[in-house]
Amino acid sequence: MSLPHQLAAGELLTALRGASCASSALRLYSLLRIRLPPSDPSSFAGRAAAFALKPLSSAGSLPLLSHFHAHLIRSNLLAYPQVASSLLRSYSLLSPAAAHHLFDQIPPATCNLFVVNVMLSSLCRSSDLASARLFFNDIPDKDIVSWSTMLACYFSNKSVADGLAFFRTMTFTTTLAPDYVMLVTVLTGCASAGLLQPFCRSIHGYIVRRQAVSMHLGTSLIDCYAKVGRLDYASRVFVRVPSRNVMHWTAMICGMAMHLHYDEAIQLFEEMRRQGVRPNEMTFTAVLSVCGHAGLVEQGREFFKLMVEEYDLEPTVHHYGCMVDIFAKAGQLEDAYDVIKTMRVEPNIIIWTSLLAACKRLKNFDIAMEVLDEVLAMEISDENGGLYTLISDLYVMAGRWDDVLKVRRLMEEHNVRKNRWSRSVRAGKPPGLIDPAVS
DNA sequence: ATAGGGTTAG
Repeated sequence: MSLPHQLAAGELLTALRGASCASSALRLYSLLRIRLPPSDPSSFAGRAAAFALKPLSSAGSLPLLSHFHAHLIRSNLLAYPQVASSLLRSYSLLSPAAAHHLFDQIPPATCNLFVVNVMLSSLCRSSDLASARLFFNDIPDKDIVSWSTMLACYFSNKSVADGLAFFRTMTFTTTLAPDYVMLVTVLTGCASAGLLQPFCRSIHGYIVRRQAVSMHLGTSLIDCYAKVGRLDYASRVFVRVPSRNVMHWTAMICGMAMHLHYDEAIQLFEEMRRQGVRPNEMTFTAVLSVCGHAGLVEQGREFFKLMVEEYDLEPTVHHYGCMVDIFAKAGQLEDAYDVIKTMRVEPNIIIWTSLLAACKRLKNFDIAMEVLDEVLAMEISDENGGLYTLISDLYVMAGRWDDVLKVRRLMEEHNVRKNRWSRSVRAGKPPGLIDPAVS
């Protein structure tokens, strides 16, 4: 390979790595392929394929991905585990079934731990906990990534106690040491189970002993302590973080808000800005929700304006939701409804619930009746089953008996009562035989 | 060149 040739290929590869959309990635990829000699001693083609697959999966087109897949087979690039795992990951984001199918066809020589871990994370996202666990059990040389993928799967399935027990199993039965990603995962699990405050402390102790406190762990510790009700510990971690970034500030502001310290939350926000830390969209979600809870309508308006005009952030459905809630809580139903009518994103269940709850409280049925058909046409998940009760109450109060019956039927179809019951059973499950003193 | 994690409105 001549030198200029190689340089050009290297530059293309760098550009490909940073490519953000599928079409530019594919263009760069084919340019690069044309310049490569058949021998390709630096396996540029393989690297390029791995890079190109990332923007390809975010394009969300399965036919496009299959097309590239066919190309990879023709050019024998799938033999590289790096390419195979990238392709598998791309498939798993678009079609778990296709990912599973591909995995079965990967030859043993290519199927290294990277590939297997991608398959595990695909199962964790798309399948049930038990199937993921069976797959995990069959992995021969599980590494820290396999364990933390599985651990996160427990937590995302709300099996917190089982997850923490699983974590203990790792510490007892393997020589693997938890790295910071796994510790973040564990702390997230602790945060979702308020009863496990001692466990959160013991993880903190472990982190301090290992001198593993990193920027990420600081955020997770603040969040975890706040969620388990120890705002004092959260603050202590917060003040000790050497260089506080947006995430630390936001986690602390959320913690303050969670514990009803609205003034402190807003003061923290102002202090953060004074120190030159740029708030992000989550920071604004936090302060706007504070305004809703504290009844600060004007303040909320100002924050919203600040976000758009000074920080140039595009409001998301969360921010609009906060604005609806601010107006709804303050009894300004027309303003709340105006936000919904004029916002640039589709309203979701949370937003409607916020508006409808205020309609019920204020016995304002005009707006409620205007929007209910639209709300009922939406996909209401079991988790939001309570919305049916709210809607039914509104119809009762408005004397619309036919509609009451209609909603009752919907509730039966969706098993609203049954699901509530099973949720409470799950929530009431003992947090498990976890001894915080160990690990 | 490839794998796992983090704060978000009712």
